[in-house]
Amino acid sequence: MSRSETTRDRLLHHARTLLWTHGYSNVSLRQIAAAAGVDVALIARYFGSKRGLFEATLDGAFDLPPVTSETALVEMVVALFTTSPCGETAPTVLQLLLMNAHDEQVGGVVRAAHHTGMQSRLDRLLGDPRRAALFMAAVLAMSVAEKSLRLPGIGPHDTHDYAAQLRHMLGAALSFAR
Amino acid sequence: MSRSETTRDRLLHHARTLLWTHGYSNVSLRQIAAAAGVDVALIARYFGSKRGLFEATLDGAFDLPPVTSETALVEMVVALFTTSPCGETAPTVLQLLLMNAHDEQVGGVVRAAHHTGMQSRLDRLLGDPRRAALFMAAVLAMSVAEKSLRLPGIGPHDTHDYAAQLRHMLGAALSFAR
DNA sequence: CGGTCATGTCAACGGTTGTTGACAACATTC
DNA sequence: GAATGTTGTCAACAACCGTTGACATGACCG
Repeated sequence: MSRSETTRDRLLHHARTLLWTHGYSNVSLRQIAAAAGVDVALIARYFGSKRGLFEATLDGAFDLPPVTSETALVEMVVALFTTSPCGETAPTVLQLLLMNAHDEQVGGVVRAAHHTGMQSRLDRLLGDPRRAALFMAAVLAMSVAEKSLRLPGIGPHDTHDYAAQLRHMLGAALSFAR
Repeated sequence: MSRSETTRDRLLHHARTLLWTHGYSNVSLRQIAAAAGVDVALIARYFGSKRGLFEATLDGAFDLPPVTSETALVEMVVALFTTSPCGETAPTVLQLLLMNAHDEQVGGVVRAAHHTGMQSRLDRLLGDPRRAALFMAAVLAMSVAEKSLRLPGIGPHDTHDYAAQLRHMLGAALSFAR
């Protein structure tokens, strides 16, 4: 690994953390550079522009772990919710979607990446695009209720009950037009 | 009505339209003032600050039409989705929530207004805060899937199927822990 | 007519943003 | 050891932001 690639990766890591959790428009390049401990101008050198940096964070983000059955799919999503993948405050793909899918500057590329990387596979796995859309809607619903709206009745406060709520909503989505 | 109140209302109208649809941080006071056809400084005079203007748009926004039965509640929400209240491109309360609930500057007041104005009534009507939270999550799910993620399988393209999807998800949320 | 208050405009402020080009420090290669 | 290319810093840019105070315009009232 060349000398520059380590700082490039560090830059990419902090960009993911900040841009995914707070949203594209709410994070400045100077914040990212400061988090990575380098100068702002390095971002322009490595990624061309802010948009280029953001698009670099999308690379392979929506790759779905291979599952074949619907029950395995539900359990995978439940695990994705109730356990943080990197163990700490690292944002998940759902955060990325919630914070950036409706952005006017980068919403298009986010939706495109999600569609080709994740939604199309859901379509194939679940058979019906409407069922796949409803399933994705249910997944996002729990995420937006917890992370964005912060409803008191939802969240990992009671992990057992939380998983039950998740399975309930996901199963409901899958039971549509089966 | 005094002379100033008409322009104050016009300012408030355009502020609602822009801030609710694009999000607090993505709209400048100059855009709002330009849409209303007045100078930027007038906003400071009438509303004090940008935050004051935004809070003024929240006044009574989450007032829930009075319903007593759960089936009536579902039908009201379905109507809220499938027919636009003002007939045109006017944003709904759901747009307001989706675009601003996670904002770092005004997310707090948005969530507070939603809680006191809408969620507490849902809690009372549905009996269980968890059921109410799940119901609200289902409502937001359909909205985020359509407006934010723009999933091909969800949306008012096929109005009949759309209402069926809505009733399915809302009913599923209500069937939790009954 | 003259004074007073509401209504609105104009210009400027300090701050932040993304982006750019010139320059320094370092490693590599001849 | 000198030349070359990489890696990184610094300063500045034009544009935009929310906010402020001074000033023009008009209505209203004595």
